Amino acid sequence: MTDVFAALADPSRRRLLETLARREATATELAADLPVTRQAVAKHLAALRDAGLVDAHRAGRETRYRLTPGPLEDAVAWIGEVGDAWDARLDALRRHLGPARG
Amino acid sequence: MTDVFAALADPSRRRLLETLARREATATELAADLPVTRQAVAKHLAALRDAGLVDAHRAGRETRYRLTPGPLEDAVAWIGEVGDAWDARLDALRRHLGPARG
DNA sequence: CTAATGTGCAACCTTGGAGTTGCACCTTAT
DNA sequence: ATAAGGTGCAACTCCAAGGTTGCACATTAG
Repeated sequence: MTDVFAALADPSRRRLLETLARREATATELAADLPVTRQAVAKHLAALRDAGLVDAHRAGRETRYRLTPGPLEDAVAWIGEVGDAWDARLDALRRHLGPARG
Repeated sequence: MTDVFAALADPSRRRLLETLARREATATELAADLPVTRQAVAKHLAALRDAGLVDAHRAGRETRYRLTPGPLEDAVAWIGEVGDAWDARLDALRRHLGPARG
């Protein structure tokens, strides 16, 4: 959970995810679209991999990265729980004020 | 967007949000539930405030913090876009394989 | 074999995050 | 007026994140 949100907290990593959602790519290809070196992209991909958001498989001399969006559902679920608790509290406040005003 | 995900990336801050979703509280009250000092909590609350996730209003000698979950919707929306792009790619792959196998 | 392309790993630098302590200020109770 | 509770601000430490360069290893093209 922490790893997932931490992964999403970086603009470069979000761009990588946006790209990988549309097509597989290698670290070198991805670096061409970003103002950083290929090694920096490799580090980002490692972070995404640790968060379970990306999967790497080697094909010949290149390593292709693919999105694995499963953990994103967990993130949305956590946010949803906070939102539900908030909504429940609002409902309780409305009930406390009385049904006539709710 | 970066600020929102960065705010969610810290376990202490997620706990603060979970608590604030259920009830308003002061920095001192919130610090009682966490293994850190009141000043550390104040810093976290400042981060949450910068991300637009929390609102502070002073009442007498204490400052009460309240959840403002608006930015959470933006976060969910971003995740949703990535998920949609991913789903679209999967659909395109299925179509490419042919309707008979899809 | 040799050159070129794609990777991976390690060292290094710099900056910011998370936490602490210390202190000064404001507000309320006695 | 004075003490106590609640804040806010600043300085300091520690460590990890993001980025870089340099180099060694694997794989394909000539």
